[in-house]
Amino acid sequence: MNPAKSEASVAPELPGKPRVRDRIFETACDLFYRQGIRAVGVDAIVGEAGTNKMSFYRSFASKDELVAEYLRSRDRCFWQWWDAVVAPHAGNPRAQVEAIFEAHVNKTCSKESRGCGLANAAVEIVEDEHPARSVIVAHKSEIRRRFRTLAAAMSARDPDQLGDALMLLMEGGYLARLTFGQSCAHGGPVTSALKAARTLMDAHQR
Amino acid sequence: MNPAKSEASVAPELPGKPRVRDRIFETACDLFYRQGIRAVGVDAIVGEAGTNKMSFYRSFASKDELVAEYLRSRDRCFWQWWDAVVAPHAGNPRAQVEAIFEAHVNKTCSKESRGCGLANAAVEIVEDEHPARSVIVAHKSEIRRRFRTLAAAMSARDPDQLGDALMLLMEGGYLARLTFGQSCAHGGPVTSALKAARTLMDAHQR
DNA sequence: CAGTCATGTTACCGGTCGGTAACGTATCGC
DNA sequence: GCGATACGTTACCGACCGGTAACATGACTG
Repeated sequence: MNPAKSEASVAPELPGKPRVRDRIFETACDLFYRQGIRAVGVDAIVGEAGTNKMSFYRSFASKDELVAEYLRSRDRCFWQWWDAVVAPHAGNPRAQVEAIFEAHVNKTCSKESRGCGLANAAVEIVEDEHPARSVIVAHKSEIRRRFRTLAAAMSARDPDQLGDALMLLMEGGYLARLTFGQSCAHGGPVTSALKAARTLMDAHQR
Repeated sequence: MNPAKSEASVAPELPGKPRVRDRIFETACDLFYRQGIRAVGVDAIVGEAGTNKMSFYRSFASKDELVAEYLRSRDRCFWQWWDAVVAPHAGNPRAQVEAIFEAHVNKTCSKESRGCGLANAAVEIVEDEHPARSVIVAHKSEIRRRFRTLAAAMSARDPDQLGDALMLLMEGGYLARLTFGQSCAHGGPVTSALKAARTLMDAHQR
């Protein structure tokens, strides 16, 4: 089960995983995010990755499982991004929230953005038993928890209420990006998120 | 199975359209909203509607065109709902927004809700030339316009900013409903939308 | 009665869906 | 050289995708 023990022989690449699986996975992540999960078939993935279906099913149990892994990957990247944005303002929760929203607006209005991959998956996937569902609710629950924690740390009058409101603003931006396209950049509705967050925090701190 | 035998002789319905087209259309709307657009095939629609594919393509040019019509229908229903909610508070824009958000929270947290069908379509449909896209952006643009108009009518300090913020709150609720399921009802994030809207309006009216 | 119109029936098209079986081969450490 | 591991190739499965052709039926209408 563990092929990587003494790989120091040649080691032209990363230790751990060979090549094909990663190529498939990264291609799949890219396609899933840009075109949607249902819209991208296994054939399209392996075609783009320059391999074949057998190699796919040697690396992944099923497409559904790959989708779940895709979302786990986006979840990790998201929190990496969050922590990096928040770090410079340690100890200042209000500044942290402002930094998050500023970065969120920039990211969401960028040309390549297709909103939140996790949220999009929540729209596309209806089945309760789909392995991706738990990933989605865990991700969004953690976002909620962090916003509430931040709100509490800034001594908001009603931290849970403020935290939820901030979350709604953020999620709303994702949808607005998809409905309005990139026109959300120049004075589009997404750009209002930061100011709205400030206004809400002001009101809860007064 | 077919009770419409006697009433057909009296013609109690519209003289224009017979029956099959409407049956197909209503079935399609129901399935599209509950399961998603890509997840529902033409076969599933005609099967559920108790008819066949030929009758489908005699009534609709293509599935894409049906999807566009489905969204136009939801658009009409939405504004019907909006106008009904707003009507009792004519001349009082602030009360109108509050009524909208109260009704929105109730509707979105209900058991059958799957968020906003238009927004979900924006997630599922990537192609720019899809006949549904224009319906989606028209719908969301009008929501934005109305919120901004309402904000201006209540003499908000920055009406465009407030209007956009209200829109983001609303859209965020749709996504939260999908990610958290019906648990958004009891103290879930969606329920915070009304209070957040009030807080924002307070701040802009002070 | 004849004609028309809406609807149903059956079969079909090429293509794609997720997924699998069987087999071939290149590279590797031992 | 040996076996193991990783990857590629070809072919296939049943099901479904959106969409069409040809034809039959039944009812309402002139």
